[in-house]
Amino acid sequence: MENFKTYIHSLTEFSDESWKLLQPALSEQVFKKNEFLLKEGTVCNALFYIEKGYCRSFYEMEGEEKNIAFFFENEIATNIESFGSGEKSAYNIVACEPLCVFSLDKKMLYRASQQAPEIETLGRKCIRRFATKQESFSNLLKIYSAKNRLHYLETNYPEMLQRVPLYQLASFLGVARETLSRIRKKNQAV
Amino acid sequence: MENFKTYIHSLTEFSDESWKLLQPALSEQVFKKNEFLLKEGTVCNALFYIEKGYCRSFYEMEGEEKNIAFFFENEIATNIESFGSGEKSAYNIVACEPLCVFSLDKKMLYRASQQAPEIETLGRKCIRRFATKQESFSNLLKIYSAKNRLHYLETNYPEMLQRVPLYQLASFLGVARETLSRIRKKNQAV
DNA sequence: ACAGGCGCGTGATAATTGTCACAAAATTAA
DNA sequence: TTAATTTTGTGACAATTATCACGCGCCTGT
Repeated sequence: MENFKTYIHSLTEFSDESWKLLQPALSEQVFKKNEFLLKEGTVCNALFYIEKGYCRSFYEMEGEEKNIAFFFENEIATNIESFGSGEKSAYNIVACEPLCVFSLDKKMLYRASQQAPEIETLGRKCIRRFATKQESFSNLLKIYSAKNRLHYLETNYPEMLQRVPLYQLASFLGVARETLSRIRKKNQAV
Repeated sequence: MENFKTYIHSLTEFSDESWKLLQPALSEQVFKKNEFLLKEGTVCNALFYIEKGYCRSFYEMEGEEKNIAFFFENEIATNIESFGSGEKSAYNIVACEPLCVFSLDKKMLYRASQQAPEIETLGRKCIRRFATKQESFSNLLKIYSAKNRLHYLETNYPEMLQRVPLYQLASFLGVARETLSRIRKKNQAV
């Protein structure tokens, strides 16, 4: 819980009063490896602050899983589109390790927002930070070659390379598993 | 101005009172073709609601322009990262046609937000919509092949294909200009 | 201990894409 | 209208990547 408090304070001013008002929206949840936080076709009603472990979001297309994001400790995982619009999610979010999160329920969060402007601000900043991360990954794919994408991750998100299996990283980077394996080999040589 | 009002109402409840309070943050701006809304290395201090025309954001890398997004009428253009954090933008935004926007100044917007919760909510929803669009485009690159990316744009964003020159679309889709030209040719045959 | 599955590496070959060069078409400016 | 510039198309070839097939090492559960 302390981590989460620190996370909030890193985003915005937050009084003890606001913290109290936020409590009804907040609940601790535990997921086993491969358990779903969000299933395709259901509505995303929560922001998941990740306390321990990590998870990934992925589409299922023609029997294949296409990974679109990985979320680690001290990050928010959610489907921003579904959460915002109330429409069904087009993809899944699943725990990759035993996962401990603090879940912020949408309805309760909105209620709390109306009681304290700081909570509304918190919500906005959570979303902004989420969006910023999305954007930078989006650009990664546009401006770099497969080789350079891996290099970018190595320097900016080394944790990701250590924790995410290669075959899952591959679809995230938009290349075949074998290709990524070969790129990695070449890079080691240098 | 009416379009902008409609846009706001499509996002959130918004009283005449809030609209009045928003005015100081709001200014109409006109850009010529190829004029910059945001230059690499400067801070993004505004949200640009596009009234007429369109613009694009792009990185400049090794003398080449890498397009990362296109923004059309009734959309918000901005650098969400720079706007949020106050840090320098890593990329440019430039008008692709004569452009008319309503600019929302950051400082004034924050001031207005403190006076009316509806404005804070508006800001949050603007950012959310922006993030949603970013995310869907980000996923586009991960889950589709170059061929299918074009097809996706054809069905979901036909306007983009009509208005954006092919050589600019190419870097946005992450392929060479010549490749896109050939893909397009093949698709016509079918 | 051992069977089965998972994650990774690698060879061979096909398919796709990038690069360079040049020309045609379309648009804009003079 | 003409000239200049921009945008697009295309051929040839190189480079990169995907796909298929297979084997190896390492967990994990029984």
